[in-house]
Amino acid sequence: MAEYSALEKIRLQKVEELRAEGVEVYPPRANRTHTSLQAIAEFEAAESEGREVKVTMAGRIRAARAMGKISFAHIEDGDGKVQLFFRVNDLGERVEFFNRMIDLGDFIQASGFMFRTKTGEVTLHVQDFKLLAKSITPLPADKDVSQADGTVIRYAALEDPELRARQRYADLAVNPEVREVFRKRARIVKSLRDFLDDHGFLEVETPILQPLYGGAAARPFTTHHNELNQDMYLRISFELYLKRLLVGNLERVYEIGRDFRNEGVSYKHNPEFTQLEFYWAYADYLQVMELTEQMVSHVAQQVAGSTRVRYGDQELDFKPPWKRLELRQGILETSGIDIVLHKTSESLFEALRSRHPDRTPDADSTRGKLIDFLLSEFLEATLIQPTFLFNYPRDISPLAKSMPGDSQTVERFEAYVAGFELCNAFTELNDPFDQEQRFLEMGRDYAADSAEKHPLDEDYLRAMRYGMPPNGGFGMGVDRLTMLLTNKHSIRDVLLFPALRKEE
RNA sequence: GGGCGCGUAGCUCAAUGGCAGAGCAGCGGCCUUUUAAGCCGUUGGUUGAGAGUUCGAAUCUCUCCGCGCUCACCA
Repeated sequence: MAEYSALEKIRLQKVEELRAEGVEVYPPRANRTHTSLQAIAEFEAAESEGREVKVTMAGRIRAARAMGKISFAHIEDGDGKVQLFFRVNDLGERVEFFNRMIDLGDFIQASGFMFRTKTGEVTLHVQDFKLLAKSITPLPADKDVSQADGTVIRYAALEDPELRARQRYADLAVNPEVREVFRKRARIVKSLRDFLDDHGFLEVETPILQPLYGGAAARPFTTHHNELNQDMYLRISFELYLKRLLVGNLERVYEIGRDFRNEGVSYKHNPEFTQLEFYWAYADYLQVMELTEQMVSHVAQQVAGSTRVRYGDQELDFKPPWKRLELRQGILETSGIDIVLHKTSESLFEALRSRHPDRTPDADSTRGKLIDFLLSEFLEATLIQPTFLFNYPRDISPLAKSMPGDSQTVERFEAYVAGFELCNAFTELNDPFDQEQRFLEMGRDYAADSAEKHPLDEDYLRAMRYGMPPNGGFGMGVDRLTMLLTNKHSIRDVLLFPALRKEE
């Protein structure tokens, strides 16, 4: 049972008094006629004609100023804030009732006519009001005041990141800009859907709960189905199911949904995150590259109104074409090491150790892992403007197709923006013999570490043996795209309820 | 998981070994166009939890809990 604070006890007392007076504390219905925005707009249109605008509005009390025989308050609704004006002349003892019984955070409904105060603020002259819902726990912010010119001055705000994330409802209630982030996030997702729908892609849903996991390099969450008496996994990617659909002659498919990875948490990682993947039959990674820059710039244009967006102290420009940089070239420029001169892991490791003795990876890394190390250690942070890195080592890309004439390199790209990976795509491997070989190599390379050991998906190979068209595939972290377009530097700021330790 | 840092009133923060404070919110007054309204008065604390050092601990030490940053992990 909740223990009430002193402030809450005062409000509980008010609830009792209200009930004793016959006031419904949580009535079932409101009957609002106007939002704050509608009321203000209608008044401004009618003002010159001297026409009266009568409205009923509803919202949450965000400020109150009692001045004896009159009172002012601001209520906030989904559209914004509006000032209320109460006067004893009109309301008699109801003004005293308002001052005594209505607290910050309460929801009320107020009816009356719109007017403009001496200081110019469009205000509701209240002729009647009623409580819609009592707030017991005070909202964790004190002052947040709209000026007549529309600017908002904040004198204190809910800032504690833990509280904000744990009690997102309170964060949303007192920090309007947080609501705006999530409105933007919804527009981003809608914009991605619109774009893909317009390009002939079919939105599908594939299993989240899977008997086997695959399609990415990650440890899964494990659960158990009682009736089937078998372990199940939460998916770590959509890839293997979506590509089965290409076997089924669905030529362009995409899914937007949740992935789960049982790994560390950081400013760019949450254990569950929203992924967009699409697969496009008869396309290759270069076509996917073009579609990617079109799609992301389209979303930026739709959501931010421009392909240019502010990110911290940078300005990012998503306008196509994005810079294209071969992975080999990028690594050479930033680390001084040319990976094509080092065909074996031993040779590459030696090159790294002699040139950068202070930044040495594990000695038993594969060549691909060393290249990945070079990328993340030297190159990644330099990639601020949207950049496609392309042509990746085969052994860290087990689902991508090798380049003609270079069996150690695959047709793969990743886009980097603001120093982190935004998306990952390749010409998909559709050769069942090569795929089986890759799975077996993977088993060999990673069997030593049981945590990273991946199961062999026989059904996926069976699907592929029916014949899979050549295709290009794509995956992007929607949370990360949202970070870029909302100028947030932590994934937690774009997740309504980020993963947190259980509260004791 | 490692390293570093933080945790004080509802919120934002002071107090660095010597009486736990301020602003706002709250509560009681005055106040008929305010905009952080103003003025007068006032309540509110297991200083994250526990142990230790000390005459004396918010402050120093240790353990635990939570969060943040960072590193590692992330075919």
